[in-house]
Amino acid sequence: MSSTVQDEAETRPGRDSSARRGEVLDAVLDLLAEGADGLTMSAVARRASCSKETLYKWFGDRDGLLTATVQWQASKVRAGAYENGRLDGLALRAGLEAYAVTWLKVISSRTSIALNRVAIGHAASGRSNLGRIVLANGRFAIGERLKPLLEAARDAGLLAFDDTEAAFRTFFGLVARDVQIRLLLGDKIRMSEGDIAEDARRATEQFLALHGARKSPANRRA
Amino acid sequence: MSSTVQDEAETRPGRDSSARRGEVLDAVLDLLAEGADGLTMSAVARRASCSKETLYKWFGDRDGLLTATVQWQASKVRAGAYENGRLDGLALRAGLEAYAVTWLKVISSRTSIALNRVAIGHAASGRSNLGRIVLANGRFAIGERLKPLLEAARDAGLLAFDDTEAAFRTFFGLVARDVQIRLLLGDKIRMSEGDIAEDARRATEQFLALHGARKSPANRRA
DNA sequence: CATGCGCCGTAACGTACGGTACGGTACGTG
DNA sequence: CACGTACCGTACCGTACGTTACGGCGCATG
Repeated sequence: MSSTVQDEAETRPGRDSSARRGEVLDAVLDLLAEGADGLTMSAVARRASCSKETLYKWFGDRDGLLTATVQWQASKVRAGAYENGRLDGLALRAGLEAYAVTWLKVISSRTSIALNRVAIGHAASGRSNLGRIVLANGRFAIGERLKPLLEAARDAGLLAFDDTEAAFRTFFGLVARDVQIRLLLGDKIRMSEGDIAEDARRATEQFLALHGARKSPANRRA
Repeated sequence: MSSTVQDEAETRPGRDSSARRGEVLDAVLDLLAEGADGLTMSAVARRASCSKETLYKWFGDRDGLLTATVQWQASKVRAGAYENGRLDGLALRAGLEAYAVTWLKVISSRTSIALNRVAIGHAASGRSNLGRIVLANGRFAIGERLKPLLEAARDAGLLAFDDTEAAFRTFFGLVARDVQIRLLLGDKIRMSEGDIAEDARRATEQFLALHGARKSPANRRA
């Protein structure tokens, strides 16, 4: 809904409005991390040292601002896709653990928690598709990035499963468990670097126990 | 915060105010299931055919009403704890599947989704402990109800694990996977009776593959 | 029958916030 | 230098909603 205005700003290459735009969206992320109740248009304008008029000119309305913020944050997170080289058991394990670590770091970050909370609030109100955008850039994005690794491992005879999507969902469940819902509901849970590494290791090991093709013929369907 | 008023109402046994209270809270649940944006104090009063004055007298404020609603809903859900008889592999499998089915039904119900959404919204605002109450009656309640079964199965030599809590969290992850977060974010996902039964069966099988003591010595730590 | 209490329905109040309008300023362009 | 453009800061408007106040009714009690 704010795309027109954005494009118009982008097509004016002489100015650094693109960078300014990022500053504004960073201000939104800051405010969000400090508690979603503080996220008013006036607060954003104050924090970003811009006028409300500019906010509405650039983003259309509040939902447009939030949508742009979600996409802005997603554009920062995109990291490491699987690049296929030779794949052995160790590389597979390392790849899975790396994905698990990345995902756990994301869902336990203040920013992600705050963003998911507002998106959930919007999903409750039916209006706008913020929830869909968050899903597309979170859960589904990581799924699409992990699947190539899973399928390459299956081709290499390291994993056994029928349905890639189902296999990914199993891995997802083993990694995230109850962490995300507890964090969203305000449970104080630490998630230090060490906890994340340990969780990633455990989840990977469990996933390999279920779907690893190594000497274990007990991997039934997905 | 509204408990004083509630107790006062309860101590007046001559009236059916207790039943009336339930009607009011059911009205809140109805409204909630129709979309969280419709949940205003006026709407509740209209739906429940009571005055706003009564709402505030009984529940103190909006948060008190929401808190009472969460507890009211929780009091309806409490179902089937494990009752120990002789436990063999079949009974264990049946018990785990039953828990999985119950939990999947809960998290995919419109009521639970709506309640979790408002609780998450409150957790974002820092105020009140709605999130804690939802967690206590949801995630933690089912954990405490499942643990006796897990430990009885371990005592019977059917399961192997070190940490009961960790074992439960693994089961939780295998059952819920990405379902709850997707539903909260507004993803249209069906979850028919058949899907739920199939998910429960799969999760149970995977859990037994990881922690079953039957002829599988590959169950490392929790 | 008179009294009082609890509750319904509704009007009213205060505030918070999304959205708009406007004056003032800096800057790039003719 | 005159002009237009983009933007900041702020005042303003309308509305939604939580909360309170009030008039009227039904009912239970003495």
